[in-house]
Amino acid sequence: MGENFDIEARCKQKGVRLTDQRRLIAKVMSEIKNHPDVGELHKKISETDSKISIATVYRTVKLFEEAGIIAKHDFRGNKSRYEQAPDTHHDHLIDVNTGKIIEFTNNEIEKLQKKVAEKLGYKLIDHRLELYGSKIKK
Amino acid sequence: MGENFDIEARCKQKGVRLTDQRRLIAKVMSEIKNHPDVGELHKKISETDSKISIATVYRTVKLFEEAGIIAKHDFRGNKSRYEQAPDTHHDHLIDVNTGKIIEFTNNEIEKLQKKVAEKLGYKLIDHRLELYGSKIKK
DNA sequence: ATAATTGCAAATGCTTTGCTTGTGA
DNA sequence: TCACAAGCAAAGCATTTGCAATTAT
Repeated sequence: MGENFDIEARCKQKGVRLTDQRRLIAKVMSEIKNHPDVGELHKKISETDSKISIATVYRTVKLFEEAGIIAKHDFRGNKSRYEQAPDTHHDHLIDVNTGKIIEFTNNEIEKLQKKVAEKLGYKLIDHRLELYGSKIKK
Repeated sequence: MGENFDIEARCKQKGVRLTDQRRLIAKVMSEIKNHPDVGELHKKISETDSKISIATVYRTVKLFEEAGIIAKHDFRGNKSRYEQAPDTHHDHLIDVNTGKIIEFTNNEIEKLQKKVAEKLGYKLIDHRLELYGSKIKK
C-alpha cells in the first residue's frame, strides 16, 4: 500500500480513534512533500473538505505527535512544522533562500554529541541540529 | 571595569543611542547569570526602575541583537532567550530538569557540519546545535 | 530644534480551549 | 449508549506597533 496508509495504520496500532477528519489529515500529511505547518496543512485539507476546522488540525497534529506518529520541528521562523515520524533519526539542512528542507544523517556527529554531553556530566537525551545554507551553483 | 560596561561600550561603538532605559537594560543584561527571556529581564529591571515598559525591553533587546551586541536563542519552549554576544562561537547544552544552560564548543562537530552541507551542495551559513540532557549523578 | 525613544494600550499571529452538538466503536 | 471528537468563537501568550508625549544630541 502507498505511504498514505501508514499514518492511519499507525493510529490503529496505537489505539488512536479514527474519524473522517483524522483520516483526511493523515492522508494529506502522508502525501504532502515537505514539512508543512498547520496553516499549509489546513489549506491543503480544505481542498477536499472545506468544513474541517483549523482547531481540529491543531488538535490532531498534536495528538499524532504525542502518539509518536509524526514529528514536530521548530525551525527558525515562528510556526511549527511537521513530518511523518521517521524510523531512522535524521537532522535537517534548511535552504535559507527557498525554505527547502533536506534531511541528512551523520553518525560521526551523533557520536560526538554524546561524547560532548558526557564530558559535561550529562546523559544525552535529545538534540537539535539544523544547518542553514545556500545552494552552491556550479 | 566590570562586564556591565561592555554592552554600553559596544552601543557607543556601534552608534546606538543611549538612554537611561537602554543603559539599565544593558547593565542588567550584563550582570544576569544565564540566558534570560524578556519577561525575566523586565522583572529584574523593574527592581531598579519599575516604570520601564516591557515594550521598551522588547524593542531594546531587538535593537541590541540587530547591532550584534547580544544574541537571541529559541530553545525549546516558547520564549526567546538572550545572551551577550560571545566573541567565540559556542553551542548549548540544556539541562532538561533544571533549564540550566551550559555552553560548549567542539571543533570536530563544526568541521563535520561544514562538510555535510558541502556534500549536499550547500554553503553552510549558520547552524543551530542544542543538546538536551540530564545530569549524571555520581 | 528635531529626529529618535518611551509608555501605554491595542493589535498581531500562532496556538489552545470552553462549550455545545455530533459521532465512532 | 456514551465517552470522545469536531466546530466555532473566544481566550491565551509572546511579541509588535500606532500614537502622543518625552528626551538625547
